Order: sequence, then C-alpha cells, then structure tokens
Amino acid sequence: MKKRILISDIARAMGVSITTVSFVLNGKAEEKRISEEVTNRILAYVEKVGYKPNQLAKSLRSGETKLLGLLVEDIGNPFFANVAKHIEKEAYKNDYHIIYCSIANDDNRAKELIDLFYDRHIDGFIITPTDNLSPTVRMLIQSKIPTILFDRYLTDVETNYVVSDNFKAAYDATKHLLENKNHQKVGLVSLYSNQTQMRDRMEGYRKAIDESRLQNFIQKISLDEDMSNDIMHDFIVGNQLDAVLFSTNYLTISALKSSKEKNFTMPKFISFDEHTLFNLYEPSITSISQNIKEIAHQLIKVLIKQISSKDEPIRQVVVPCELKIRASSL
Amino acid sequence: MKKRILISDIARAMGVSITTVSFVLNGKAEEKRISEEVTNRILAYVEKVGYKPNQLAKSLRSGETKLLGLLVEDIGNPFFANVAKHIEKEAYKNDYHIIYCSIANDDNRAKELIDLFYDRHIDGFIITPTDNLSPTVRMLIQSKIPTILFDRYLTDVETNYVVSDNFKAAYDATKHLLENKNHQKVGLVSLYSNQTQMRDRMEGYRKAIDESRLQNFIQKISLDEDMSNDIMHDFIVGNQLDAVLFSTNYLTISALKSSKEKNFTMPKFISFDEHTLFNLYEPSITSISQNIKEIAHQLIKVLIKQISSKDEPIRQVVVPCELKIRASSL
DNA sequence: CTGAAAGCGCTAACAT
DNA sequence: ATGTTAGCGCTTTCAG
Repeated sequence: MKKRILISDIARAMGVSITTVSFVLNGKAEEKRISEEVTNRILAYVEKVGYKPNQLAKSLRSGETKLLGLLVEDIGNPFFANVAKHIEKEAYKNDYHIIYCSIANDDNRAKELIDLFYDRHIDGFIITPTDNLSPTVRMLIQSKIPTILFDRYLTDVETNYVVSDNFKAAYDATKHLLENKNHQKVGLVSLYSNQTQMRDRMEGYRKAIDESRLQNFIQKISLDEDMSNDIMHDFIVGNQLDAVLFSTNYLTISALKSSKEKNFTMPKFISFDEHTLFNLYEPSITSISQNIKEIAHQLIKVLIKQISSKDEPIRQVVVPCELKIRASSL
Repeated sequence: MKKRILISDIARAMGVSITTVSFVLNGKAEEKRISEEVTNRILAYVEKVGYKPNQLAKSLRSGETKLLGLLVEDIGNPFFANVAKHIEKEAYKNDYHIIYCSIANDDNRAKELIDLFYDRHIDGFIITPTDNLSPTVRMLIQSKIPTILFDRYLTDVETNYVVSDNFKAAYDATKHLLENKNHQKVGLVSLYSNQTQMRDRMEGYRKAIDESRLQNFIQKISLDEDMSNDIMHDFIVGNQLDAVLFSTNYLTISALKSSKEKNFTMPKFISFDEHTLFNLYEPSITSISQNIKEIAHQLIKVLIKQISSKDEPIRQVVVPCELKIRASSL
C-alpha cells in the first residue's frame, strides 16, 4: 500500500510510452501488435511493483465505473440481506462492486437515491421496486441505464426482472394443504399490497381453491397494524379454518405470536420464505423456500449481459421455489 | 434523467466562465468575491436545469469519492445486515455511500478486497477484522486511510473501533443467572475464536463465576462442527448444568436444536444477540441485546471526523448492551 | 471580481 | 510496432 504508482512511472521505467503500457494493460497488445518481448516485460514489471490503474481516471475516461447500484426495500431484512450477499459474490466474480441502499417504502427516497447513484455513473441498477417507482424506472430505461428488478416487477413498465414463481409456489402449497381431505376451509393471509409477488401468491392460492370448488378465505393485513393479534384470531378461529397459507414469513411469525397471546391453536399451516425459526419451532414449519442463490446468479448474469452489449433483448426470469414440507402442514 | 449537463453548459448559458460557476457551486462565491447577482443567477439556473456535477471528475480532481468501504464477515448474517442498514442510513445523512463486501473468514479475500477498494479511492474503511488482518490494517493506517473496526478489534494494532461492552454484558448476564441460588453450575458455550468479543464475553463470565467462588464450565465449539449436537448434550447434561450463557445467537439456536434432537431439557439460559425467534420461543429467551443503532451511529461519526480532519486522535468507543430478561432465565 | 489554463491519471484515435 | 496528443469534467492557481 506504498504510494500510488502511475502508468507514467511504468512507462518511464520500461523506456516505452504510456500508450504502449496502456495497450498492454488493457489486453490490446495483440491487436496493436506490440512485440511479445515488450509486452511480457511490462506485464512482469507491473506485477512486480503491484501497479493498479486509478479506477477514477479510468472511469472518467471510459464511462464505466464497474459499480452496480443495489436498491432494496430493507437490507436489514434477512431475505434481502441474503440476496445482497450472493449478489455481491456474483458481482465480484465479474469484477464489479456493489453500492447499496435501503429505500424503505419511500418512493421519494428511492428516486433521490437513484438520482444520486446515477450521478455516480453506476453501470447498472438492481432494484426491488416500490409501488410508485414506475416513472423513475421508465426514466432509467430511457436513459439506457441497464436495470433489472427483482422480488417483484412493475406491471406498467417492460423491464428485465428476476422473480420467484410465486404463483406456482402458492398453488402447490395450497394443493398440498388440500391433499388432506379434512381440510375444507383453507385460508390465505396476505398483505395489503399491490406488488406482483403478493398478487401472484394470492392468485396461486385462488386457483387451487377454485379447482377444488371450495370457498376461499382471504385476510389482508397491514404489517404496522396494532390489531393484527385480533385480526389473526378472528380470521383463523372465527372462520374455523382447517389450514392457512401465509404469504410472508413475517405474517407467519405474527400469527404464531397471536396464537400465543390470544391463546388459540394454530391449524395446519405453511409459510412463504424460510426462517431460522422454522426448522426449530414445535411443530417444525412447512415453508416455501425461494432459491436465493439462483436469483442472485440470474440477476447478475442478465445485468452484466445488458451492460456489455447494448440492445440485448429484455429478459424476464422466473425461478422455481421449493416446498419444504415439515410438520406444520401434515 | 435527461442528458447530462456539464459545467461548461452552465457557464455558456450564463455568459460567464467555468471558473465562476465552479466557485459558486462550491460555496466559494463569498471568498472569491463573486457578485451576489451573478451568484444568485447561477444558483437559480443550476437549480432549474437540475445540474449535478460529475462525481467522477470531481473525485479524480479532489481525491475524495464520498464512498465508504464496509467489510463485514457476512452481510447475510442478520446482525451485520442490521448494522449495515444503519450504517448506510447514517452515511447517507453525511452525503456518503457505502460499498460493501463479505469477507467470510478468508484473510486473503479480505486483503484483496481492501486492495480493490483502495484502488477505488474509498474515503474510509469500516471493517470487522478477521483473525490475521493485522498486517493489512496496519498498512491501511500507514497509508493514512481513515479506518475503523467494529464488533471486535485487533489487539496488536492501535486503531479506531466501536465495540459492544461484551465484558460487562457477559458479567451482568452471568450475575443474573447466579441470582437464583439454586444455580450452582453455570456454564458458558462459546466459539473457538481468539477474537476480542469472544474473549471479553468469556472474561466477563469468568469474573462473575470467580466472584461467587464457583467452578466455571466452558465449552468451545466450532460452528461448522457436525458433532455439535453431541457436544451440547454432553456439556449440558453431562455436567448437570443449572444454567448456560451462550456467546452467540447461533450457539443458542444450535443448542435448542440439540435439545430437540437429543431430547434433553434445556436448563435456564441466556443468549448473546437478539433474534426474531427469541421473543416467540417457548420459553421466551433472555438475551443480551447490542445497541446496533448506536454502534452504527458512532462508527460513522468517528470515521467522518477522521476523514475530515487529519490527525484526529484515535477513538475507541464501547457501547453498552442491554440485558433483555425473558422467561428462559427465570 | 472574473477568466485562462494547467492538470488529476487514463484511454484511444491519429500519427509515424 | 510504438509514440504524440487530445480529451473525459472538474477544481484551483495565477493573471488580469
């Protein structure tokens, strides 16, 4: 970590011009027909003194920062934290770094952050869109900044995205609950949210229920709700449900709390998303597990492709979920 | 997000030189005695067209990137994810952005990443040091790059750091377990690790045990251990412990798993760190909660101070923990 | 009070 | 096959 070496230092030491060094460094030695001897000598010297080009100057010149902006709802949320972890790993493999922020559900903050990242000449965006982000994302696309959404997408903007197969997962989970012939009343607890992942989970549930010619029971909840204890109780007990599908792990945990505090017995149930708790709880909890690693992998793969070649076609990737059957649904 | 406006565009439109615009933009209008009329006209125009200076050019010139490097053990770990969340928030308030990576426990990767971040002219580093990172951190300090450690520190390098008061927290927790006069055998489960946070937790435990003139029972575990079920069982049941302190939440969860799988009853216990599970578990779990928000706040505060004024004295901040007494310890 | 111009470190078209 | 040179967009010294 001695003082920074410049390309000019290399050139001087090697008795060649800066250009030659630059070409060699950027793998254009062949193309520019630099002699192999010179090339190797430069490479060896560069290695020896540990020269690293100044990224800033490089970026200023080339317009590429090798920086990806990651905007998630909340990096403190284990799901997003895990995606972030794998995204970073994948990005690193491709020589990119990640600059992140949590946008909560604040559209203004999201817009501001996108602006700020844009000013930093981020090479691409990875975003979990908040509800009213369409105009901003549309602008990004018009500005030709490679952008990819995940977890959910925007119905009114054509973009790249990677999402889980929420519809099928919810459908399969509901089917699983219906395999037990005693289960006549199977409910869904979801969020007040128009986001696609919630919508798809609900539709998957609905389809399975419809196919069995049963009545659907759907309860939506606001997570900030003080009343969720009562709501859970009334929904589950009041309807005498035989089984419930929860569309997020938070909802499941919230229901477990309610059952404890309001002292009612949980029916059979399944939760979306994994949680450390689920294996351990008594009974262990059946869950719909998203393939986080694959999601991260696809995100970076598609995004990098978009960055490296303009006018790639839009990619929309749907990653299957896995139903992990445990005791709570049996 | 129209096409980027340059400072020269502003200058041309205003009929002044680039210099003048630059001065005004950088708040040096007064100092350079630019007429108020011109200043205001420029400011108004800049506002109107939404001009934002190119950060890259600015950085190349000034050497400041307004980027902070965050190197944590594992961003997927809820503790670090939460710290990361608050760090980002605090950084944002101060006009900084965060570029992160997980370094696992891989010293080489850590070194490489630090190198890479250094090449990006990161303004400062926030690091959870892995065991053999001392040489690298020392180099960073010699290179005058503002650096601050957290969660644990290095005993052989004098650095800024922010850590929890692990010693006192462990001491208090152990004391709490000893308040019950039936608790004669109080054990500690910790990790094979020389990191300061683990050492301090052990010392706090030891001191409390010593003060009561009791025997200490300490079990260290490797987390990758397949045998942890047996080890937990043998340690807790074999020693007929009355109570246990776990020095990480992972260890607690691992013990709960063991108790389930090996079918033994957990004695009274306390866990370091919070976890969603802890409130909910039966019995609810007493835990030592680190003040993550305060840790993040201090980290950024100290680091920014170091960045803005060279030769600030080294700061070492110790943040108190809170013992959240729940059912498992009563 | 304001402007011209040098230069941050690098890339790449254009010479030679 | 290699070197000269003009920028990338901005800050800041030095002149006026």
